[in-house]
Formats: sequence, structure tokens, C-alpha cells
Amino acid sequence: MANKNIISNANDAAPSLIQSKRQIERYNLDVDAQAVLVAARLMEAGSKLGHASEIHFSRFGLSTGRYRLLADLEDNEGEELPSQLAEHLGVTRATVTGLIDILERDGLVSRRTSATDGRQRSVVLTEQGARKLRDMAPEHFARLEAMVGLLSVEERSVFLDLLGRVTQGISALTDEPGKVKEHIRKE
Amino acid sequence: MANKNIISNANDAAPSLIQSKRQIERYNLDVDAQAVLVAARLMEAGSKLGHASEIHFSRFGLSTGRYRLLADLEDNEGEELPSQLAEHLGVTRATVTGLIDILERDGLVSRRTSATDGRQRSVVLTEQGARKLRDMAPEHFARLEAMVGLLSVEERSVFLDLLGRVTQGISALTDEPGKVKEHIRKE
DNA sequence: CTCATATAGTTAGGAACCTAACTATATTTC
DNA sequence: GAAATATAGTTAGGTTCCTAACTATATGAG
Repeated sequence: MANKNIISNANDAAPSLIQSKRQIERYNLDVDAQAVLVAARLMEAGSKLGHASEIHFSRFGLSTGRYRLLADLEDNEGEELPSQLAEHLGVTRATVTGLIDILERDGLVSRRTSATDGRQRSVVLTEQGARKLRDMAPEHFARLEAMVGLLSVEERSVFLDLLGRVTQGISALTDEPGKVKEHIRKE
Repeated sequence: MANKNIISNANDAAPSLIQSKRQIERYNLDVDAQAVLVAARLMEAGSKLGHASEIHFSRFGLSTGRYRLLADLEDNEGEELPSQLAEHLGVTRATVTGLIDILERDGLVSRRTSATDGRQRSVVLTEQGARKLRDMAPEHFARLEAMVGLLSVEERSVFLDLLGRVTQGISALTDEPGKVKEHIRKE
């Protein structure tokens, strides 16, 4: 039954302004539909980017988290404590343990127990780990650059500014109930 | 002491331009550091938003995916096929099966076998499901609006435009090797 | 000095989403 | 009309990251 939707976009069902408007009007709420649309689009972009990122790094036998761990190690003279890594990457220590397990199994990092504090086990970037980063750098950064290639230099600045403010606003989703209004901008 | 992890992630290690620059210079690559920064920040924002979103919806006993499924049902007269839901939500049919399982267990949707096609089992929003959406709407949309409250109306338009183009560019991460350059903007 | 407490890392188990394979039904082809 | 093929939904098992509880070591109070 030739069911081929002409607009059968492979996977993007981007939320539309109409959609947001309908959802709001259904309950007679006093909310700006465009604001809701921004939230919906950003959420969609984030999940899409997260997925694409995993595909990207899997080309090199890594995941997003494991790459970020290696890169952070490289930024810190090749040695860090798991707790430092957790803070830098914005994940829990438990997650870091798992990332290290696999990276160590693959020979990209190694664990070393501290002489001064028996609880600490610092993580060291191996020669093989450094080589992995070196080998993937050209393609990795070229792809990142291509990703924002549709924006001019000035537009990138603007985007960074706006994205930064929206990122601040994310806490409105997690704040305790009374606090939500504080995010509204005085106009 | 007191180990207040609650706000510990507020200790944002947002990627900096300096960091991007160093990473690029380490390998003498001809890449725009600002572009890399945009990519890194967007990735961070996406993951942060995803996490905040789960916290937000868990207040109502839902997950992000289950809410989106209910909302999509509501947008479609309260009845849809799992395969349609999968396409609208941008997830696989397998994921939709899992979402429905829980929503059905909680009485928010029900499954109904099709009379015309024995393979199809359409999903119906129950009265309880509709009530859930109605009850959460005011707080839900207020929080979404607050999230972008630091942007003026004009800024939101600009942000939507720029975000749209970056979102298009995401495919640069997943395209086959030769195709990356196509994303570069003619300047 | 000893005991209570804090900290570093790990383990155990859960949630969300994925891919691949499977079951059941429909459609096409000869 | 029967066999081959396609499609809808489900199941099985994997990945990433989470929270909570646990082990081992360090520190501080009496």
C-alpha cells in the first residue's frame, strides 16, 4: 500500500509551534507557546546529539563517557584521581569506576595505588591511550567543526550566549515548587 | 560533612574556550576552537537537560519518554498505533513496547487489538491518563516557560533558528567519512 | 590511644533506550 | 491457493548512567 509518506523524514519529527500552542490552549494556560517550543526543541536536540555522539565515538572503540575521561586525563598531565574525574565529567564516582574498568581492560589507562593515601587509586593514561587520542583527533575535531559549520563565527558567539542562559534556566525543572518564578526575566 | 550532593553538580565544569584551544593545539590541527566549544557546550546542555527532565517528570510518577507518549496520544485523539508513536517520539518500536507496558500497568493507557489488521494493537489513552495530563499541565508548562525565562522573545526566535541549524549539523558526526565537509558554510 | 565519623572507591541493582532476533499476521507472487 | 516475503509488535540481551549500600583507609574527639 505505497504507504510512503512524502515527508517521511528518516527520524526527525521536530516539535512544531502549532503543536505547542494546541497543548497549551487545551487547558487554557497562560504560557508562551514559543517558550515551550524552545524547551521541546532543545530537549530533542540534546537527545539526538547524545545518540549521534555515541555512534561517532564507537568508530574508535570508545563511548562518549570513555572518550571524555581520556581527554580529561590528557588535560591533566595524564594522571588523576577517580573522584576528580567524576567531578570534571559531571558523573558519579560509581560511573567513573565503570568507565575505568573498561578503559583498563582495553589498555588505555591503568590504575595505581597512592603511596600517601591508601584509599586513593589514581588513574594513569597509558602510552596506548595517548596514541588513541592522537590518532582520532583529526577526524574527531573535523567532525565537531563540521557540526556547527552552518553557523557563522558571529552566530556561534550569539548561540553560546543564549545557550548559556538557557542552560542556567534548566534548574527551573528541578527547583522545589515555589522557586520557579525566579527564572523569569524582567522585561 | 553533611555531604550535600544535591547541589554538587551545580559546581559546573562547563567546558571552556581555553580547554578547547589547548586540545586543538596539542595536535596542531586547523580547527576553530570556538566551533569545538559550541559542540561541547551543547552536548553538556543536552545531557544536563535530559537528566533534569527525568527528575521533573518523576514528580508526576512518569519518565520523559512516558510523558511524551501520553502527550502524543492526546495530540492524536487519544488513540494511536505503537508504530506511529515510535515514529512521532523518535524511538524504536521496542522502546515503545516498554513504555506502554508500564503505562498500561499504571492504568494510564490500554491496548486494543485491531479488527481490521490482526497484527496491530492500538494504544488508547484512558480517562485516568487524560486526568494525569490535565493535572500536571499547569506546573509542567510553567516550569518549561521558566526554563527559557532568561531569554527575551526576540532572543528565543534567534535561538530557535541557530539551534535548528546546529541540529541539522549533528549528522556530521554520523555521516560516512567522506561526507563531513558538506556541512561547512560558504562564507 | 581508641572509638566514632568522614572519605575513596567499588559493588549491586535499577531505569531508559538500543539492536537483533522472534512470533503472528498480512500481502505478494507464481 | 500455497509458498515466499513483508510488516506489527514483542522479547532478549546490551550499554550508559544512576542511587544506595558496602569495604577499606584516614582523621578527629574524648
